[in-house]
Amino acid sequence: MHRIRGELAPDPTTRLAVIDTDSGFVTVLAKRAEAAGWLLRTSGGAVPPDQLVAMKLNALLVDPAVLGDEAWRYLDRVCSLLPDLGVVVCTGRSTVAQRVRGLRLGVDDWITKPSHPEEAIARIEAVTRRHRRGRHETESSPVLAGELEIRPDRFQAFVAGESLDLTRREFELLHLLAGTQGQVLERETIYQRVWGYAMAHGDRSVDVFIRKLRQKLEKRSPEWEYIHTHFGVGYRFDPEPSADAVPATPPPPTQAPADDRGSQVVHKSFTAA
Amino acid sequence: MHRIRGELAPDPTTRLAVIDTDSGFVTVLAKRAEAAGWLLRTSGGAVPPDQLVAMKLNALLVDPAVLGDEAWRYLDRVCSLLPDLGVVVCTGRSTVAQRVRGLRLGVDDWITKPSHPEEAIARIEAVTRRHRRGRHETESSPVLAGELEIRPDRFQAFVAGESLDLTRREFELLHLLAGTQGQVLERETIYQRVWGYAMAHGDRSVDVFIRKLRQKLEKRSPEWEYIHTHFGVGYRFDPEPSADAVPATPPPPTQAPADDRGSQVVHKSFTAA
DNA sequence: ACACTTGTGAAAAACCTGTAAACGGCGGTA
DNA sequence: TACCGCCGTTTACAGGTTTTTCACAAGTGT
Repeated sequence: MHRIRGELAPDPTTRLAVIDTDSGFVTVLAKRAEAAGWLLRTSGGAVPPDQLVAMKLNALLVDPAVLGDEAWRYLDRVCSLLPDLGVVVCTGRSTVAQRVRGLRLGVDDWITKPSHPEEAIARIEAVTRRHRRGRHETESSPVLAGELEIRPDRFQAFVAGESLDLTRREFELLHLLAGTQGQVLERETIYQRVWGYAMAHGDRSVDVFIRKLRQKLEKRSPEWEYIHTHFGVGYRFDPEPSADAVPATPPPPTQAPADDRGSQVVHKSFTAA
Repeated sequence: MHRIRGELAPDPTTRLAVIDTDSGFVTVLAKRAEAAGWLLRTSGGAVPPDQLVAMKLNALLVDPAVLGDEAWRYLDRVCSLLPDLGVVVCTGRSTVAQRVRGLRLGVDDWITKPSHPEEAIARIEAVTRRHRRGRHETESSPVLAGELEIRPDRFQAFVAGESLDLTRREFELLHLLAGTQGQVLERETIYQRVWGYAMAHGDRSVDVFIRKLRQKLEKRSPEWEYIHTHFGVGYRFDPEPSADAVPATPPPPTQAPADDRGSQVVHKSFTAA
């Protein structure tokens, strides 16, 4: 059996915003971006930095021409407010001095129109790649689901501070599921994304791990059901209080102490990664 | 965390290597680099990747023309071996396809001659900007952890004034771990950040150094456990008094809950002594 | 009832980690 | 130059853990 360390293409969804009015260019770009599985948002004018923050962008492609006089100030503000954002300027003609000024300001790359969309994409990729490396916090924000707290920084899940003792695979499976709450995932998809390569026909690994996960979830969080089976399709993660909960105990109030932080219920509206 | 934008003055740390035969260009570049306080090393031909490692470079500027047929292979090797190195290609003429190929390979920027040295410098700066950002924080201030005192200014750690006699690698490993307390770090990450380049498959150096560290920690601070193993993942630094310590206060077994801050659960399987 | 799917438990195979010891380069010293 | 000690790297192996595989029970939909 072989082991593939470097993942193939589980692109953690690159989020790109484009500020440009050149509809032709933008259209082609959008097509390539879609093909790459990126999330794209375009705008014909300046987008306030706080909106950019809210979008959780990885990269921004901007033509300063559409910004008018405010261009430099805008670039400056964006670059200093969002140091983790990859900023690529794409402009008609420009002087060396302008480019140097931009780059010094915090712009990561500066390309010139007419530019081949493929190259623009590649450069955006290069810029985001570098940024991801720079801040080596790999997706470390905790995810809450039911009584669960999933902590990527520890490769572990907790209920009220108690670890579930997940193995690595179990954790990754849970993390994937929790990240696509509410969606039904086919086995092939799950396998592809957790194991990193295609599932062989007849492989039951996913089922087995689902069972292990359910066991460990049940052990620490018996009142909740997290993983639902969709016959003939796959599995769906959706935390809900179990129907048979509280057989001898009065309903909700006198539940678990819930003393410490952490055990919060989160709605499905929680944004998937 | 403050950001360092296009600083010119306080930058004695940028190390740049240039692989190019265009003496005119190189000369001008050298002048600018010197003015910026960079350390520069130039070469007329390919420099073996392990030499690049030894140089502790921040950035590499290379004209693939001087590499001949090996150019792509070379770029590939360098980029995958040194993911943290900023690589800028500077070439005569090139096609979009070539640039895209290079950028995909891991090259960070691709500029075309004739190029204004000022712009080249600015682009190299832009490429190296990210990586230094997080690194300055704990550089020289002592870190306290458990009974440990980690002093970067001496490349040494102490317990009650007694040195642990760490070698350089041991110290750097410890320093890295202590700087990311609570987080689980994968071996690849550790290797990448302590050794400075990508870990070869099957390399056990990290494990061996962890053992040496544990030995020395145990010797000077037997009552504490610092490094926890996460099976299949890596290691986590988190100082805690060892379970079998405390000769004067035997913990009553009838007490189920751990009174102290709860999220510190350690798997018995990991602490196996 | 039939043809498939999914859940389960246990055994086999693959994989990881701790540990110790050998190896090899480097710098200092006689 | 030859010798020696210090360090970092590599290798080998034992002892555990985890992952995969299997056979069968149980469940689902037509």
